Parts: sequence; structure tokens; C-alpha cells
Amino acid sequence: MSSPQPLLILTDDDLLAERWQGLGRSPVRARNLEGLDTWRAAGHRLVLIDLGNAKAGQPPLWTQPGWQRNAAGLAILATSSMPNDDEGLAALNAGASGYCHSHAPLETLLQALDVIASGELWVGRALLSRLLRLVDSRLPRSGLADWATPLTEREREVAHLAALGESNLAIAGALGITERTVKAHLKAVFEKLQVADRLQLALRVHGVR
Amino acid sequence: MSSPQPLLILTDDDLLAERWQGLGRSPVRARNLEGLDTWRAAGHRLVLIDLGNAKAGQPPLWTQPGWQRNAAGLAILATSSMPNDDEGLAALNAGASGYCHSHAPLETLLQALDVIASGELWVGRALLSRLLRLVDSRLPRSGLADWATPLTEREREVAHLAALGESNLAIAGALGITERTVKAHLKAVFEKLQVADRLQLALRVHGVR
DNA sequence: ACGCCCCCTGTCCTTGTGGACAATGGCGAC
DNA sequence: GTCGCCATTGTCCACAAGGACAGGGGGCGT
Repeated sequence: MSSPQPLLILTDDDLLAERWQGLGRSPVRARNLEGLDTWRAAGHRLVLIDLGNAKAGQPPLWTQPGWQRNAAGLAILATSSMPNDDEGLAALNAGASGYCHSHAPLETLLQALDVIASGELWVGRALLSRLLRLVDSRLPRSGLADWATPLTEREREVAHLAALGESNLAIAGALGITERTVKAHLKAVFEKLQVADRLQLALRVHGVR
Repeated sequence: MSSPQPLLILTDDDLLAERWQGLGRSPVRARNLEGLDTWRAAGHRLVLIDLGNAKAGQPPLWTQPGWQRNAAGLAILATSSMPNDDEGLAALNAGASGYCHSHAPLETLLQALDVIASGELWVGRALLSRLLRLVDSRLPRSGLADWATPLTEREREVAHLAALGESNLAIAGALGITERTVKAHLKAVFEKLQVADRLQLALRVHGVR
């Protein structure tokens, strides 16, 4: 349906290159980052890259010197023979527009290529749901954070400062009350949040685990 | 390329419904959640939903009683006339497979529908890059975290446990050493990381501020 | 062999922390 | 008016934490 853009494939794996011929579009093959430069110079954008087996090629592709310059302006679909969430995130952060399995069904690859060709990003279901879970667990809820809900206003203030590592005396000074009162508030906070000490409180407040 | 699946559209906006006729596929229109049930009963999966203007319909669609049951098993593309990152996250968490602008170009909508029809998730560039930024700011860096680099192996172990709120005695037990030794390691950790106590250490380790 | 670093442990000692027990004044609900 | 919740403060006390000295044993490079 979309105008099939010319495609550059970049891989060291001959078998994979052959498989990718099945994508149609008679892709051009490159073997190193310089190929990206000439590809862009020719006015093209679409690139399919095999990151290879993480174990084999030690340094990830995007840590190589020319990467930033070479990747700029291109729509790159990064693929891995052993997809891994962290690698995917790293690839996307490094400028790739998509990430999936090297041996994904050709239909899936075509769809991903279509998506990134139109300027969007493409992320697999697994990686995306991990992202969602990550942000979901530590996003500002509507209004108050969950840890703050059972606390009174004063207790919130004390808890917040304590969670930043302030000493009882410092908190007392900041709020213009006695250290004894700070202790009283903290005692209530510990009780309500079911934590043993200020460190556990800090972890809770900052959403660790 | 992909077999065009039958499409159900769900919106209160007549203009929008008319516009979506342009998607082809002669979509069926529904006006309430019950429509989803009959749609699934008919053996279909693909649904395009307009969440409407967030201000107008106060309760988000997915908080309505029947939503969970109605949405199960369907591939739903949620759209909003005023896209908003938080709404998008909520929609995806509520079971939608995609989220974009109600008046996005028809090509974009078709592409998104193709993607979710094939079982993947579809997220717009803006929302996705926000997700990436969120996780990027607090994800384990490649190999060692910055706080760990100046520490010896043993110091890392002790620091890690201390940052989780374990007591010196507990750490000693976990590592099979004396509490005194734990203190020695922690002292070195505090010195190297330039922090005053274990709470500041925890904040550093967990990347707060 | 000597210095350097790491890992381990010991005995003080000071201080911050957190719990126990107790009390006062304000303020809204019944 | 009384009850309950909140904020405030007091004293006493047990204990974990962290610093100050001090030391032994192992590995590693020059």
C-alpha cells in the first residue's frame, strides 16, 4: 500500500542476508557503517540492521565511533538474533527507530519497516509491555502518591524530608518544630506505612521495588 | 498486503464516524460497549475506539463497569481528539493495543490497525519516546552503574545490601562475615562515594536526584 | 623482599535513631 | 459537651550506626 522505499540491509550473516532477500524490494547489502553514509547520500532512508549475536561481536554497534554521524537522519530497524530488552532500549536510545528479532516473520519485518518508514517508532510487544510496566509502577498518580495517602499533611512533609536523608534535627529546623515532634511524626509514619526505619521509608517514597 | 479484517468503530462523533468511513473496509459502527460483545461473538477482533474529548465525557471509557469483559480478546486501537501521554498509558494498561490521535491521517490509522491486527502494540512516536526517556533515566547502565565503579567487588555487595535497607548485622549474616567487617567496608564505601550515611548511599544507588 | 591493596576482625566511644510512657491545646463531629 | 484526631513537646532508654585506633593474612607488581 505504501510506496516501497529502497532498503539497505547491514549484516555479517550470509544466511540472514539471503533470508532478507525474501522481503522483496531487492535490498542493497552493506557490511559496515560507511555504507550508511553512502546510502543517505543517495537520498535513501530505510535501513535494516542485524546487531548479531551479542556474545560474538563484543562492542555494540552504536558504541563504534562513526555511529552517531552515520545513523543521523536514517530510519533504522535494528534486529537481534537474541532479542533482549536492554539491548532494545539501548538501540532505540542510540537512534534506531525500531527493534525486533532478526528472524521474525518477513511479514512482521515488512510491517515494522513500513511503520518506521513513515516516521514512527516500532517496538515489539514484549519490550513495549515492559516499558509500560516500568512507567506504570513509578508514575505520578493522579494527585497524591500512594505512600502519601494515609498520612496527614504534616506527616507527609516530615516523611518527604526524611526520605531525602535529612536528620531529625534538620527536619525540625526546616519545619520550625522540635526534634521530639519530628520523632513523633516519623513514628506515626512508620506505623502507617508499615516500615521499620527511615531508609525503608525512603525506598518506599522513591518507589524502589 | 495483510488480509483486511472487518472493522468496528465506536464513537459518539458523527463527523468522525464519517471521516473513518474513508478507511475503507466498510466499517460497522457501534455506540456503546455492548457493541464490543456482539462484535467478538461474530468472530471479529479489530476495533477502533474514539475516547472523545477528555473534558466532555468525565469517566474514562475503561472505568465503566463492563469494560474489562468487553475488551478481552479484542485488538483495540484507542484514539483521542486531544492525545495525552497519561491517557495513552492508561488506555494501554486498560487493554487497548494502540493509541493515537482521532484525526490522524487515514494512512497512519490504517497502519496502526494493521499492526494491532497482527497482535503487536502500536504507540505513537511522542508517547514512545517519553517512555524511553522515563526508563532511560533509571535503568541499569551497561555493565556497572556509575556508583559502583570506584568500589571493590566486596564493597559493591555490601553497598548494594545496605542500599536495600539491610542492617549491618543482616549484611554480615548474608555475606558470612562479621558485623565489624561490614562496617569497615561501608566506611570505605562512604569515603569513596562521598556520602555521609547509608541513606544517602541508598539514594545514590537508586539514582534519586 | 618490600610496598600496596584488599579482605578480615577486634575494642572503645559518640551520636542519631526509634520506641515507651505521658501530657497539653486546638478543632471538627456526634 | 464529649470523643477522637491532630500537632506539639517532654523524659528515659535500648540499640544500631559510624568514627577512631589497631592489627593480621593474602595476593600482586617492581
